[in-house]
Amino acid sequence: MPKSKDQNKINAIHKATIELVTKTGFSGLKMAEVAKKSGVATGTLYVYYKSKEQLINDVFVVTKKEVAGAIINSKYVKGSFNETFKAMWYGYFKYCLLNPEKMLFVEQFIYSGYITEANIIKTNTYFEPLNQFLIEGQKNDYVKKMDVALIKAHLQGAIHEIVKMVVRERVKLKKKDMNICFAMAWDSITQ
Amino acid sequence: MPKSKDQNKINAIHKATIELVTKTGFSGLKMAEVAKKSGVATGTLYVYYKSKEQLINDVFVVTKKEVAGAIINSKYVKGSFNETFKAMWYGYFKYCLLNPEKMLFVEQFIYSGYITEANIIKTNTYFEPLNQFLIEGQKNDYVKKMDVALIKAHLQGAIHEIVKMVVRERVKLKKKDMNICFAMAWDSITQ
DNA sequence: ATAATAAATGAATATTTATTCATTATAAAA
DNA sequence: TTTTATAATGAATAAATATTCATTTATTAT
Repeated sequence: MPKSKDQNKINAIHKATIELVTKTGFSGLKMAEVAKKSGVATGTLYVYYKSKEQLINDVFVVTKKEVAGAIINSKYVKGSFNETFKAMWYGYFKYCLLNPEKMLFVEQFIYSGYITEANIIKTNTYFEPLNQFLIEGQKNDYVKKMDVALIKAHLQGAIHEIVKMVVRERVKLKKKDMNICFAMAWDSITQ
Repeated sequence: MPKSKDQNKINAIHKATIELVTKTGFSGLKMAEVAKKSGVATGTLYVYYKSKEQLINDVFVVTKKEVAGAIINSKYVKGSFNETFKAMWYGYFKYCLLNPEKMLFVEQFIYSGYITEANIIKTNTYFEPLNQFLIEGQKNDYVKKMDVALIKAHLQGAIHEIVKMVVRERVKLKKKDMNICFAMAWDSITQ
């Protein structure tokens, strides 16, 4: 590993990795392709990372933190339950629309053999504030009374699938469409 | 290919393929592992299939039809809009709970390089009855007015993610939980 | 400007894995 | 039963791909 990491180079490698994994899956990722796409030599990848597995894990940790941030940051919009929820939902939805590869990368990782138990736990930690927010909403009778993990799964699954469809079919979502998507999310969790 | 296909053998191969792809992705699928898991020799796989790619595609076509059937069959429960929708939703949800590997296999396929344009179109055809049902629901002011593709994505994404969570965390869903999950789905699409 | 150090390179090698095919086992026909 | 045809086998081969390392290029210090 170089003493002073060239952040531009690292960013290029991360970007290439994410884009290629999104297309081909983890086992399909070829180091030669990552190298070509990020504009370095294959050998250079091994200057920065011990192995393909190490590369993938590094990219995961960085990306997962960013993705989680897209939701959690919005929590600190103070307002009514509805306003805060709306800020979080839109925060995440728009993030996914802008960064579908990152969304897909993180999603895939959880079902790949690559993820470690430690990383699963760390990952869950990121979402603790969201759990608290939903539990608070249940106490105040806004939110349906059930395991918040199921609520989160419902919300996340719906957003991801919509974004995947939009990206796959190259549809342009209008503001009105997004509002109805939000209404679906809101109506689904409230009682 | 043997003249009289040994259906037991084919089933074993399909089952092994689905389970392994679910764990390792398409590129991660190893013919030697499929062989071992299905109790045949590697060479035998090439008696039945021209290549790994052919094997995967064959498994996809059979599995996708079965998965689509899990939703569509329930449409012919005649009743109110709510009753029919409930039958379809539970039909698909329960199918996914019982066959998470098949659900995951089909889901992954759509984002793998393996799918062909022809298969995408064929796939969409399977769901035409569901489209019609939702459009009818919109005409009668039951269902939110938006592109039904978005509604389907929302419903499917939510179901898949919940099932994935349940399987991942080995939770046992109680009847009450399932009812609330259905309520989330119903509330999300109705206006 | 020169030397010393660090980083990058990519062709060569090692490893992994799909595919083949000569051989063996099984089933069907005579 | 013997012959013929069909199916299955798995070790050997070919192809694909991760990793190494001797060499080159760039950067920093004197």
